[in-house]
Amino acid sequence: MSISERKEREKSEMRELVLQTALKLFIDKGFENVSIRKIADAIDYSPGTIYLYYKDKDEILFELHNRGFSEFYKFQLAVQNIEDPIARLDAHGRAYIDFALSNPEYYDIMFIARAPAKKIKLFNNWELGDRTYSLLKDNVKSCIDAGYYQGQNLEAVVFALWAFVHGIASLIIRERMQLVPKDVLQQLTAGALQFMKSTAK
Amino acid sequence: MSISERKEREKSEMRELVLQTALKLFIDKGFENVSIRKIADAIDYSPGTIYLYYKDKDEILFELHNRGFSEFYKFQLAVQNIEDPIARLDAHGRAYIDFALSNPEYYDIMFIARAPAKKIKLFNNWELGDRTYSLLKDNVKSCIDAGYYQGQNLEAVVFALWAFVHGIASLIIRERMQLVPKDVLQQLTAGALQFMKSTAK
Amino acid sequence: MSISERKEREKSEMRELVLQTALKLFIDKGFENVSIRKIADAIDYSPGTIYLYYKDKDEILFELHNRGFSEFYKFQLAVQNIEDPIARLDAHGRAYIDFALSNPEYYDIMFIARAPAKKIKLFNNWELGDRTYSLLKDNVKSCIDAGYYQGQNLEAVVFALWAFVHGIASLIIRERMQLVPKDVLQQLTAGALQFMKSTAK
Amino acid sequence: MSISERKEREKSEMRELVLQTALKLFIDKGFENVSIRKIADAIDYSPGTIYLYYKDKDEILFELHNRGFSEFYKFQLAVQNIEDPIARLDAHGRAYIDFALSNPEYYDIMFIARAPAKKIKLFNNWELGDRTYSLLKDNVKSCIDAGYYQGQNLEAVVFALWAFVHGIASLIIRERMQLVPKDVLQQLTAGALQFMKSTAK
DNA sequence: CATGAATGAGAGTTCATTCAT
DNA sequence: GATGAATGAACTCTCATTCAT
Repeated sequence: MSISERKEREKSEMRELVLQTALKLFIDKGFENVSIRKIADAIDYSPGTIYLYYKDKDEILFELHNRGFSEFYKFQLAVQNIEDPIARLDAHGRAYIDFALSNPEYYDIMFIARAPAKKIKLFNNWELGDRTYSLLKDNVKSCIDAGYYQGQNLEAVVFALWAFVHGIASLIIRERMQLVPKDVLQQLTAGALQFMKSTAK
Repeated sequence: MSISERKEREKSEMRELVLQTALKLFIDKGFENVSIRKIADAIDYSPGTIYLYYKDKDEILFELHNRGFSEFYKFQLAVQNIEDPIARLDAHGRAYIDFALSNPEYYDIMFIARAPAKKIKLFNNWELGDRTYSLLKDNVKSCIDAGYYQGQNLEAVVFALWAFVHGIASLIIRERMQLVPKDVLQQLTAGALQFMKSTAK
Repeated sequence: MSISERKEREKSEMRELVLQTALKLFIDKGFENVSIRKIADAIDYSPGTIYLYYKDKDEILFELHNRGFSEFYKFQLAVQNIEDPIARLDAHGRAYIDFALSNPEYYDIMFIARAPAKKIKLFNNWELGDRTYSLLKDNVKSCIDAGYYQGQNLEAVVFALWAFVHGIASLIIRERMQLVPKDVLQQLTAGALQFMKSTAK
Repeated sequence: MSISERKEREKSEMRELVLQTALKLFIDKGFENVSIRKIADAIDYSPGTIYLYYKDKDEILFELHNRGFSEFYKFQLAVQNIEDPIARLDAHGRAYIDFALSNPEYYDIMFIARAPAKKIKLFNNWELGDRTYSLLKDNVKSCIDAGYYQGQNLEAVVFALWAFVHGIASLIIRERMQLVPKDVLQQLTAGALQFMKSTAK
């Protein structure tokens, strides 16, 4: 028993290693930089070995994608225990950007990179994205129930807020704010979030 | 003189031809579909010829990027003659998204794709982006001067609004709204823009 | 004794299992589809295990080849009890084609595929083929003894008849009669056999 | 003009070189031995270069296949001027086997190897095979018209004769007559042909 | 000015086989 | 006896780029 358990563990450790290596390559030079060969090289294995752990490249990308959503969800949950709806929604937005900027490679795969895996897979598992979307919707709803966002359409507000945080995250990750010094950028982001918060009422 | 002028013109016509062809390939099947060979094939020239007009692939991408900004700027100017600052700002936002969705390949290169050209070039020419940014800033400033966005920081609002429209555009272009039917998506976008407009005061 | 006997039996059962699995893969998707890995997968063993029972891939192919001849021989024997030599020879020909078309994978390995195993083995075991050849020769001889094929050389007739049925079988198996509808092909084959029978005298 | 002509010639010479090299590899170790890499290696070019002359591997195989039929047809025509129908048919059979044995690689691709190119192509061009088939049919018909093969069905005889010569050719090419000394084999073949000729009446 | 032949590197993937455990 | 991890070589094919002509 213990032997097979160890094997299992080793197997999943290897999968993890492949995954993390792919992620690292991704960070360095983006999507196109991730190749089976490079992953193999980076961990000193032969290309064929990768295929013992993943069916094909898509599967790696897809797992990365799922992993990202999973991490992301946990990250967002951490904020849900705040009582005041506005404070919670505000914290949610900050957490969103926080996650995106501390895990740019995940965020990129999840929300920016061109659909990596075959469509079918994407469709089947977009529920992962939905779960996240629902969280945001619930938070906005709580605000509306508490009297904020009066006269606004729920779906429209949710989409607007998502677009807003995604816009910030993706502009930064894809380096369109390069020329703005880091600290200024932080202030700018904080200011924008602050502004957004103020629009609740 | 006249001869060298003609030469110049021919040269720039050829550059243009290459550019438009690249764009067409881009639109048809996405970024990865653009290869020197395919461009050459499409215009019945040999691959080598491309290099007489462009130093390398990056340069083509970079010029496409500039061209995009140029078109974009013109597009945005069309809206600047609206008198009422709020109406103007609103129209500006709509125009932004309108441009992005009708020229997704330009928008992608400009604001989403990983920096195509070497950093140096980017630095030199990011003024193109600045010009656009200034336009938005002016419009927001007009609104503030007219008594809207009271108590808000100019830069923060500008960044927020930009992030907002960019968020919408990039979520759609990179197909993260795939599962939402087209007409519903249009309503959603309109609703979000409407909401954003309402936050001006 | 009994223990080693059991071991023997188990060993030969496993060899059998591997063989049948190879055959199945063969039938399903043709020659190129047979790989050690796929055989192993299909019977839930690891690739390494196969090598405990067969030295290499060639050996599997070679045994398949032998097995084919063995089956083939039995098949042909079934016809030998027909009294009339011409009727027997005719039935022999039909049986030949019948076997080939109902066991195309065997037939292919036996008579069409490029020598699978090292030549040495082939030499040693071509007696299997000889046994089959003798059967045919005996039948033709009986016909000659009975007054048919007058003035013909025995060996020449035997070779001609073999070539004839092999020609039919291999044209069909290797899909050179693809464009002929199945039922037409059957009539054609029957007609050709009929013609061949008529040449006995 | 002369320049472009020379280029043309060089291009077609290179195509020819690739083709002949493929053919050579084919002879040595059969179908599976033909790879783009090996062709390239053999003529001291890089693999990519092959693709300047042929779209893909299928195209090479397909051209080989066509070339074979073309040569084959010419070969068979050489025999058509014989007046006497029986003599002509007999010569036809000899020519068939002669071609097969002097061009085993062509014959293999044409009539033995598993369909190399995509089915569609095969279908479109099987007319090449038909042309050959018609030739044989005409010859048999002439014999029948001259009073031979009385009471026989034309199609059946044609198929039988084709199967017969193909059987001889393919047994030899795929080395099922290995153990028979060359000269004995030649006598055997001659004998079989002689027998076949004698069956015309 | 333009060609087009050629390359070398790299992509994803599959395979027969080995070997320490 | 069996495993399964790993390899190295092979596969087809595409690409940006160079350079003699």
